[in-house]
Amino acid sequence: MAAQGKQHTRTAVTLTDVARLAGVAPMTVSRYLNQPEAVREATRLKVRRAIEQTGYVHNRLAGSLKSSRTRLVALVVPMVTNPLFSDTFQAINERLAKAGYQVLLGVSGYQSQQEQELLEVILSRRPDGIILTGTLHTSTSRNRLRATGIPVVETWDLSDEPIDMLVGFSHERAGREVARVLAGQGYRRFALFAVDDPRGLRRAESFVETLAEQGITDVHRQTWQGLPALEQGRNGLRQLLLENPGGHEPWMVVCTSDTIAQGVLTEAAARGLRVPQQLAVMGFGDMAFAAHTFPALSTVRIDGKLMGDTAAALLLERLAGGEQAQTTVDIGFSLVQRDSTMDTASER
Amino acid sequence: MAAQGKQHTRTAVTLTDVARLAGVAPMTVSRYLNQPEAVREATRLKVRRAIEQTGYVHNRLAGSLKSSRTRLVALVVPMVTNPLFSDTFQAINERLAKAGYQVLLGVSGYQSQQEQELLEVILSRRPDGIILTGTLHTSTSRNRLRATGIPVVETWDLSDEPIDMLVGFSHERAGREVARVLAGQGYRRFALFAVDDPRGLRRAESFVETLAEQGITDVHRQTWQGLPALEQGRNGLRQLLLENPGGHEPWMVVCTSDTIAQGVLTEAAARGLRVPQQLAVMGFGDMAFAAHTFPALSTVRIDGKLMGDTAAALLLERLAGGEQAQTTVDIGFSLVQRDSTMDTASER
DNA sequence: ATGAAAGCGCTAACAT
DNA sequence: ATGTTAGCGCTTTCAT
Repeated sequence: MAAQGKQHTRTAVTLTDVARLAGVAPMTVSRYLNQPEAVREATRLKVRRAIEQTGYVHNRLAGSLKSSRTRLVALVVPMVTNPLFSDTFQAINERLAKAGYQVLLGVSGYQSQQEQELLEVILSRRPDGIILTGTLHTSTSRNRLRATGIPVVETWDLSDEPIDMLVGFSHERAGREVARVLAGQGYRRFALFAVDDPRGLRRAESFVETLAEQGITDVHRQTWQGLPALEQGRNGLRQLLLENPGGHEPWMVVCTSDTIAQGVLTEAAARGLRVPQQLAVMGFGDMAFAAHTFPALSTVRIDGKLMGDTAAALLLERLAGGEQAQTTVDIGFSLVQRDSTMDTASER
Repeated sequence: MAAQGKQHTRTAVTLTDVARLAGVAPMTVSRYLNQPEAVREATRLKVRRAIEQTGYVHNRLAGSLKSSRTRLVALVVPMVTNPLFSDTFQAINERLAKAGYQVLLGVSGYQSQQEQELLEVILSRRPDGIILTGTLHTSTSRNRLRATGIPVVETWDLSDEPIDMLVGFSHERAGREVARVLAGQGYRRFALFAVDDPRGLRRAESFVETLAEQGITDVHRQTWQGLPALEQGRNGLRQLLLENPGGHEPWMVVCTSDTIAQGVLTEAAARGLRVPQQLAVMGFGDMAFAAHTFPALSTVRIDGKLMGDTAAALLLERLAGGEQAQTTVDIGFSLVQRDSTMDTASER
């Protein structure tokens, strides 16, 4: 109800008004705002009083126009609702905010359709840097970014041709490692539950290929569209057991997301299946709940917070203008064996 | 590695350059960018070509300075990592993006300490509107916002003194309703698992008070700091049973978050407790997984997406300048009874 | 440590 | 439908 009629009173107060009231030049007020240590204490006091009296709000629009520094960093995520990226997102924002930067959000979705548009919108704000989740899809977009010369950090993936800086890990290697370890533990009957996000699918492909190299070619496979969900894991297991009623060999269900895996565990509990004896489950992400499911979920640990911290740090380093030791960081991953898989499947 | 040395080539190309190349006035290029339908098709073509040739990137900084419209909306959330708000967040961004606005992110944390600073930083960007999650804590902040006259939407709560627009529901009523219904179903032995977020605590208080009115005063209570987590629910139930070994009456565990409730269900499964016969559980939020836990989780449904859509719609309406039918919307909540509680507790 | 001059790149307002 | 003029509110640069 407030301000209802008021046509945005807006801050008619400008820096010049403050300067006049304080009896100094506008430039002095600007210095007070941007590098207060360059202003004498007595002057600072006068300016501070004038600002308080007038209720002045600094206008970075004008400053940025002149200085061509916006202190804005665009952060592009596929989807706000995917908790996999939350830690990275949070870490990036925290670190940037501490350094005096704000985050401009861009949601790209998993389609590359409106990607170009999103990019134009972002560039039109003249951010000092851009942090991408994953890799931009179209080469047009990538070239456009390169052409602008804006510092870019790609995250959550590796690439042979990074646009600029890069912090991630190899999805291929992750998929391979999971296959290698589980096959090595004696598992023979595999199911793969995946959602159709591009990186998850790459892990899945590399997982299946590696199994094939070990002579395991008959992998039961289910894929869903959209975000990973508990429901998918439940339905998936139901379907799996329906289609494969017999067999003594335990299933090893590998999921491209902890959330799906949690669903598999849930359905197993609902059916009274013993995990890992009758059914083993592997997730991906090591999200907060993974260590506390029943039984505790084996998974691939990705340090999302570290990834965010590193991405922000790389960008800030670049913006600070110093020499950069490295511009590509592989933060790796690690397999976490908990109780939903057995160290030695043959011991069952 | 790209752009490593290049001192931000930046887009030296300005609108004026484009205009010159296209053989039109700068204003015509501006029109092409902002209201293309006001430019003749033939002219549009010339301009489009010139833009492509030069690789021009529109600079909204300059435009915003002149027009005092930034097409920027600041969105303040307590924490990126709290999935409770994700749907709202996503819906807001989607709707605003569709209308040509971008989201500037502000993370307030749950402390009111740096709130004032965050607000100054936000205001210095001259957003056209601000969407807040919950209520700003300090009255200084609220007054400052009112004084600027910027359209503000508060979400996820109701208030007697909204700063401006408001979309939410009553946490007091939610807590009361849960107590009323569960007591009505015959439950007598209650536990309350909560995290210390301000709104959750208000639901909890009102829940406890209402139980007291019904003569139930002995509520087992546990509270945790930080974000809701599965682990809390598991530990909580363990602790509860440890401290209360005896009794035949089943526990009714009410949680301020679905995530905690999921933990309780998990611990129950791990202990072989029958839910809801020996132990009943109630969550909050109706997050995606709630309908698919085992057993399915009874909870309080909050339509986060609707809240986000409504908040964005109210703001856009205001920005469009039309008359507003209402500026306060109570989106309500609803109790969802699933299998983790019984319709009639006495039937157990 | 402070000030004066100039202009960043657009768009509002008015003219044609 | 298009053009002209003026200036948004700062900060850069150069002086003092």
